[in-house]
Amino acid sequence: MTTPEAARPSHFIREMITRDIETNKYGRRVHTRFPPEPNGYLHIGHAKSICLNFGLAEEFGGKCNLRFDDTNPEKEEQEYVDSIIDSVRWLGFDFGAAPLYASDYFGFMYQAAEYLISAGHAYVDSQTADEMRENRGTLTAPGKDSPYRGRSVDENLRLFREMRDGRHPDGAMVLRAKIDMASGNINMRDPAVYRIKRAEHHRTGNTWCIYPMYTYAHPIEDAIEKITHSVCTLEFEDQRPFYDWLLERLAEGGLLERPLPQQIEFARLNMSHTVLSKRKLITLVGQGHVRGWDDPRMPTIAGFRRRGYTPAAIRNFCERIGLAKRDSVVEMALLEFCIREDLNLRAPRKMAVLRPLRVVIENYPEGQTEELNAVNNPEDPGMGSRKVPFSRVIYIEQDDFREDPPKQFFRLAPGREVRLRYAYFITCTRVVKNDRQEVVELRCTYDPATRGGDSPDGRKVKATLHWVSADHAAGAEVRLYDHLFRTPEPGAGTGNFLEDLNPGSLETLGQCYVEPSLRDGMPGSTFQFERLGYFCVDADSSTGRPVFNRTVTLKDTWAKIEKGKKG
RNA sequence: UGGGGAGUCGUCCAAUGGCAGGACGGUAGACUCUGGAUCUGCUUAUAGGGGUUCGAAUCCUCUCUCCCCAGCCA
Repeated sequence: MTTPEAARPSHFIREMITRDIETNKYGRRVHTRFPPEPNGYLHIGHAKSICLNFGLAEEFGGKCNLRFDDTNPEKEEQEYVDSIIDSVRWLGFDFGAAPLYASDYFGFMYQAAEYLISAGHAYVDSQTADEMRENRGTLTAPGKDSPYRGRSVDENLRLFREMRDGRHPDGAMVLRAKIDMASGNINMRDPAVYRIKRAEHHRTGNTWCIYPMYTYAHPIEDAIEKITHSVCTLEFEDQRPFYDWLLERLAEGGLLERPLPQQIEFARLNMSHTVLSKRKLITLVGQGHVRGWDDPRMPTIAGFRRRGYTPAAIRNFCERIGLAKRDSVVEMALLEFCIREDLNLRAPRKMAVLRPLRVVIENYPEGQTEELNAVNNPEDPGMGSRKVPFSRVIYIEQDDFREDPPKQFFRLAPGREVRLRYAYFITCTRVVKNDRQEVVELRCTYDPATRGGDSPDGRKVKATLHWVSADHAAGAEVRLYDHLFRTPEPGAGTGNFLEDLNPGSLETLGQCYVEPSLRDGMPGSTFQFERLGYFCVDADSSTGRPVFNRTVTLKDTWAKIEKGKKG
């Protein structure tokens, strides 16, 4: 399951928390939070943050809040709230009975704003958005004070209340913190903290027509919840001076108690062969490049879940990638390693033939059927065994036969003997072709003495093939997935990530055969199809017609050899 | 040419003045009724220059490169 405590490498946030505990900075408390905006589905990058925040709390005996940062009603929806809750729970984290919402603090935030005005720390600016932008200056040039910067406390208070009361149209004015228009840090050039926005909020409805900005709301949310370590990503680093400035002002005014929360930044997750920006993900869904947010090719939690990934694998991945402040791109191969590692231990083995080749065993009695014993999981004897039916006509994988085998190919070929897993040794005696010279059937003989898969005379075969009995197998659809993008960094070459979409990211096989026990698989259940990979039952399955998603292939040495030859 | 960050194997993360280590990947082999799993070997890195020091990835200094910030988004 999870990495044992002792094996866990430390990182700068763990060290910081340890130090804060030693110095008694927060009365030895550790309280974190995961604060998504409900305007999209969670992805693997969020999983890193979730595992970090909830993991830290768990580790230090503290708490972690799930808090929706719902301060912009134009973009936020209940659908996203639901999916986020679902994803966090699925990953296995507990945030108590109900999540928290920034919108629950709107009243306090408003009062705090009035206080700021009274203390001369905020003013109402009537400039247009364009004027504000112009007067903000540039990265190298300082900004200019707004002509409204000198308004009296009384006028500011009156105007701010009018904003709240809906007396002014959207965009007519904003409340700004009064700090320093010449600061080298643009975030300190009198940032806007409240704007007028007549939009229905998913929770507060039409109670408010002014909404706080993230910059202003977030530190207050943290302080109200008595968060000790407010962990966020690197792009908020420039925001920290304002975070501290605001909380200090409110603490001075007696609106907040010390000790105040502190913001800590880490590098967000980037992964090869996919994209993790909300904008790009929305484009993929919106333009129909995938079937939806939970398409198994999507890097969303919902996508990985449908693909057959387990919470344990994702959590383990989040632990293994480590934590630092430098930009990085983690290889998809590590995630694939994590899911194989987990599933190898727990997925029951089954036999399934994806691209069937008919094999007739000529010396096997017509009409005879026998039940052969098959191990459910060689990694876990406790999972027992099962019976699989065998008969005269079976299917094997097309890839497992070569009429003219290359040197390192040691599967079935004319005249060659191989083992059928858990069954018999068979020898190929004849190849049947159609008009187009394609192999359509194999004629073989079997050795009755090898029942179960071993030869009493000790003779060896170089290959073991999986198979299903033609008369007993169930038909199935199997969806094979590959990387959504064919390049490690989509868009790196052309600037347009869509050009790097992998046209072969989904291959649907409709004529597959699976062993009979798989006929009515429960959606979500996961299996290893021997020699092929891990597969899970998709929700699209119908009675008697299962649909499987390939979660990940098994490591495939032969494929590597073949590819190496061609390349 | 403002402000804030960051540079260590192909990738990700360690080493906090004392043998540059682990994981993934790659590669070679052992083993195997999954060309899976498991086991073993190998491979490759401190951005660059100067300095301090018995000793520098680590401290100082200069340089270079990369990332973020000019929303009434978060």
